[in-house]
This record gives sequence, C-alpha cells and structure tokens, in this order.
Amino acid sequence: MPKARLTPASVTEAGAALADEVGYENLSMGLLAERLGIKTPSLYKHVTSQADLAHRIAILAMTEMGDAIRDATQGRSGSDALVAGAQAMRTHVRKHPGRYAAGNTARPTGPDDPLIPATERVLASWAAMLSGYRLDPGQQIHAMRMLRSVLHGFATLEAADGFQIDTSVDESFTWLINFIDHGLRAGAVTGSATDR
Amino acid sequence: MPKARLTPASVTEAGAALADEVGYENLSMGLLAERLGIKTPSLYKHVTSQADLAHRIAILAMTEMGDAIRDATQGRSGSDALVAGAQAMRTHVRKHPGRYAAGNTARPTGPDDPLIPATERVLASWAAMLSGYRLDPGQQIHAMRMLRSVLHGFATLEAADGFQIDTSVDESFTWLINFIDHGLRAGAVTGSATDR
DNA sequence: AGCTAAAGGCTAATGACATTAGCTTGAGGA
DNA sequence: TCCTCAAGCTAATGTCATTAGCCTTTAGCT
Repeated sequence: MPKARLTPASVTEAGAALADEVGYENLSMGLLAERLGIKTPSLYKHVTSQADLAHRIAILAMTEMGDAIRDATQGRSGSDALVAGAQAMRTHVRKHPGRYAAGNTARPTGPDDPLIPATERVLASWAAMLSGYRLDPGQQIHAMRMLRSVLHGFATLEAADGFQIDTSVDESFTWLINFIDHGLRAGAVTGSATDR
Repeated sequence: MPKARLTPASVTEAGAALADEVGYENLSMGLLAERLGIKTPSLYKHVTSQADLAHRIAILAMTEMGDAIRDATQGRSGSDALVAGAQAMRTHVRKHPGRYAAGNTARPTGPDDPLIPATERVLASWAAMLSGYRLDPGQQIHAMRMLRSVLHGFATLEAADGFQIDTSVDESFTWLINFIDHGLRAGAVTGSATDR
C-alpha cells in the first residue's frame, strides 16, 4: 500500500484517530510516530510540538463538530432542529472522544487562531437552533449557556462512564432534550432579580 | 509556624490546595514536595505514587462537595433546596477547581474504594433535592442525570473560561437553575405521557 | 540512661517522554 | 549533471516519576 506523503494535516488526522482509540491523555509523540511508521523526532518535521499537535486536533474536532451539527440540522427547525443537533453532538462525541477531549483542552493562542472561527461556528449553530424558540433577547445568552452546559456535561459524564445505573443512557438523553424543548417552548422564564 | 508532621492526609490536603492554585494538570510531585519543604522522593513516604495522590485528592474533593451540598440544603426543601444545592456546588468548584478536576478524573479502584461512598453521598444529595418535586419514579433517574449534566457542564465550562460573552455568568447560572426548577415543577404538575 | 527500630529525609540511579542538534539521502528542478 | 531541500534518522539533553539504599532522629522500652 502506498503510504501517502505525510503532511501536517495527515499527521493531525492520525493523531486525532489515535486519541479516539487510546484516549486523549494517552496520546504521545512516540505512539503516534510508531503508528505512522516513523521515529519520534521525525514527527517534528510536520508538527512543531505536542502542544501544536493537540491544538491542530482541537481545530479539527471543532470543525468536524460544526459540520456534524450543520448536517443534522439542515432543513429542520424548532424542536426538530434541537433534537437533531443535540443527537448529532452526542453521537459525534461518542464516536470521537479523544478529539472532543482535545477540543475541550485547547485555548486560542491569539486573535488569528483558526480555533476561534471553528468554535464560533459551533456556537452559532446552537444559537441558530435556539432562535427557533423566539426567546426574549435578554434570555438568549442564558439559554445558550444552559444548552451548552447540559450537552457538554452529559457528553463528558457519559465519556467518563459517569452514568452507572442500569437505565438506558439513550433514553435519558432524549428525555433531557425533551425537557429542555418543553422549557424553551414554555417561553420566558423570568429570572428573579433576587438572587444569591 | 511549627511545620506539623506530614501524614498521608496532610500531604493530600496540601496537594489539593496546590492543585487549586496551579491547576490540576500542573500538579507534580516535585512542585508539591517543594511546597512541603522536602525533596521529591520523600513524598513517597506518605503517598505511594502520583496516581495515589490524585486518587486521595479526588476522595477529599468528593467528600467536601458532599459536605458543602449537605450544609447548603440543610433545612430547605423543594425549589429552595435545589437553588441552594446548585449554588453550593458551583461555589465549591469555583473555589476548588483543582480538586474538582481531580474528582472528575478519578475512577474507583475496587469495590472497597472510599471514593465510591463519597461519590454516592453526592449523588444521594441530588436525588434528595429532586425528591421534593415528586417526579414519576420512572423519570427520577433521567432528571438526576439531567441535573448532574447541567451542573457539571456549567462548572466545567466556567472553569475552562468557556463563557466569553460579556454577560454575567452568575445571572446565567441562576437563570439556569430557575429554568430547571420550572421544568421540574411543570413535570410534577402536568405529568408526562404517562399521566395517571 | 542506653538501646533499638521504625519513621521520614536524602542522594543517586533508572526509565519514559518531549524536544533539539546535526547528519544523510533521494528526487526534482536549474 | 549538480544543487537544494524535504523528510528520515541517530544521538544527546532536560524534565518527571519512581526506586534503591543510606542516614538520622526519636518514641518506646528496659
């Protein structure tokens, strides 16, 4: 088999795949090099450091997540879009836990970091999904943070085997999405000014 | 100050404090040893390995979290208990991000692992808080997973500086809790498809 | 008091990694 | 044909975690 020429992109892809296999925390330069059939130092011809690799994987992950959500919500709206988008998100994380972990660890390195637009695209998708509920503008940001929190939390706990009870996790997820859908439909939740 | 004799417990406490300061991922045996005024290898007289240290920190974190929630929900019920418990949880994570991270990473090492009861105690607190809503038994586990997901997700995203927009994160949190409270109340009142 | 053993520190050595320096070789273009 | 550079490689360095083996202090006993 012709082993294609290595490029930063192909190395990143291989690194992402490896992270999904062995877990992000077990990804090492040595392991990736071995997987690619080269010696560890040779990796540095394609990627400047492990941090660079991790960052590239994060961008890849964010981009793919954005694609997955876009594809899933294509042509849908309202509750349908929410359900489809949320399911797509969870499915993506289940299929690519290593990438997702990389995405969670990464932080933009500067104002031109491609990670920023990639992340914004995902956030924009969530915002678009929420727009169908015609929330009060002042509540949109809160709803968005709530949505991100549940989805991220659920995906993270699931990935960490946090749901032990013998009750279908799939069922819990759809229940969760329904719960949120109903809440959003119920509309304005007047945040009490008396907090803390 | 007389430097008290080191014990596994005091080393763990110091490790937890250090993790909160520098971030769990930056916690190292060398750094902790330095903090304690001893050389790295001496740490092994109190803790068998870094993994052991991490595990002990996780148990401490879970226990403290359980205490915090118990104290906060003491004497409250229904929405009050939910609000108080959730706030206590977030506050604890904000104050102890390193410990919380350790708690998320840890996994029980066996059936007698003290981490198990510590974790169960926290879960029981959530369950107790939800019991006030008199949910359909079949929904309790889902509600519980939902609650854990939002709280964990929110705390995690906040710790990772995931909320960039210039809108009060405190406000978003109380909004979030209100949203859930309303949803749970609605579920209790109107019931779901399986209404009796 | 004197003796002993364990507790708790220390230094030195090992092994896994990431990273860097410098060498080598093959393929394409001048 | 010859030169240049991309992409591998080996060797060397530095950081950690961890282990081995040694030394000192101190509680407890006689």
